[in-house]
Amino acid sequence: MIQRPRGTADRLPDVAPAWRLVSEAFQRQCELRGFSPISTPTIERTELFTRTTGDATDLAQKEMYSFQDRGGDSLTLRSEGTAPVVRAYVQNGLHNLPQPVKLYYITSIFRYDRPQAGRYREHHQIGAEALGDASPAVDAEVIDLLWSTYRALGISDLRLELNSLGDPDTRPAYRQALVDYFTPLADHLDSESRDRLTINPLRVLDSKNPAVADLGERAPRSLDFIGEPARTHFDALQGLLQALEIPFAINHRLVRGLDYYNRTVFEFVPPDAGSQSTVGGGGRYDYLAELIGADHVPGVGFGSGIERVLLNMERCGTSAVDSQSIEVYVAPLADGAVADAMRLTRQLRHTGITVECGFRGASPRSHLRRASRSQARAAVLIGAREMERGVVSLKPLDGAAQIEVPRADAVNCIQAVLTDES
RNA sequence: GUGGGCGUAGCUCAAUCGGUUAGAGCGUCUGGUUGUGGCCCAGAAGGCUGGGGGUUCAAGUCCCCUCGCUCACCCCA
Repeated sequence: MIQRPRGTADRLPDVAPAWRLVSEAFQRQCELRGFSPISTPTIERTELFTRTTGDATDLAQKEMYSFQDRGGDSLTLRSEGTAPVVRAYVQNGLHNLPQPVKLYYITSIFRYDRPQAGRYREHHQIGAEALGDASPAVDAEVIDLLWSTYRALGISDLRLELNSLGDPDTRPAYRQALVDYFTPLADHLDSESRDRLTINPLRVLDSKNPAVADLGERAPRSLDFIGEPARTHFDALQGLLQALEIPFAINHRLVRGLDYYNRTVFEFVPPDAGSQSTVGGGGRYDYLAELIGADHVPGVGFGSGIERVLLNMERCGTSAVDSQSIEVYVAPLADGAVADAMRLTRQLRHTGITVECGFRGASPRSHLRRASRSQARAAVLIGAREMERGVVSLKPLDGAAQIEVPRADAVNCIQAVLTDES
């Protein structure tokens, strides 16, 4: 049998309430802050991702779903949320709107990787980007948005980790300092880290190999190399987070996996930090627009994996209830009654009642069993006896007595029964 | 890309040392009542034992390959 592609998931109805809870909570927090929804294509030109995330990143090197279309263009399934939004901002001239332009999205992300707990080839992210304003207050608002969303979902124990990578003019010096520090220690590094040392030295810092991580702790710190403007920015951000009473911790080893970040980077991680534990993260990317050939546009944003948010909700005991349920079940007792059953069903739905209609003439027993299982509060029976006399039988399913009502008054009577009970 | 564990009904699981027609619970459908639900009882449907090859008189069981799931590494959300 043809099965779903590896690392993808069918989302069945039983998980819909939890997903709805997440998306509605996030949308609510976005709207409270004046963020507007945006959606971009599932496919983008491959260069959009390679030029922004960085050639040396794992994402660009081995995780992209890329293909050639029939015209010969190389396209890639969205592997990351930020670059497409920046592209859309520039391409659609959103710099003509009052700045910053604040946008959010709920979308799927594709990365070719071995699936495991909390990691998929297609996963979903809630994300937000604020473009066109370099102020640290925007960083704070974006972090506040994500933090508030987690809180609204009952997740209150995530640790916010923070760091600053400075600006491009100070990056080479820091990079060189790391090379100078790690090179004599190369014997103590794993082969992966040795490779990174030449390609992308910053990445050595966030190795999870305990021995390497230990060396990383004593490595030169980004904050000692950043310039005065970045320092001022970072100090201001910390002050704002304190004013907003959002607890955070500085992590000198936090560098993030994508190359386009500058100044602020942050991650939310659970207290029992496993290996792929990051629930959400982001940062500032003031030079991303230039990487795709546009004018300078400062920006800051984040992405957070919905599947991981759900894992953390479960861990914190947040549960979602299914709000929609059938109120009335209409049961045709003979095939000749199906047409009128469907007509009554539509009349009821027209008044806003949630109705399920049995599709075949069958025994009352069979229909009522279905009605019970559907959680309906009342059943309406239409059989030969009812049709002869122009009535329907109305049976509350809580044990109250069954009554016959004129077909013409059926809708009103059913409404009355539903309101009496509630 | 690397390593471990696991694949039997829709779901959770049995099946002795390799030995008859692969079973049970839950779920589904039907009946127990010629027109009355939940509980109870009965019956039915539902399996290429993931797929292919091999060993054997005989394979769900042993061997090889393959696919899938899963956990971890790597990395990310």
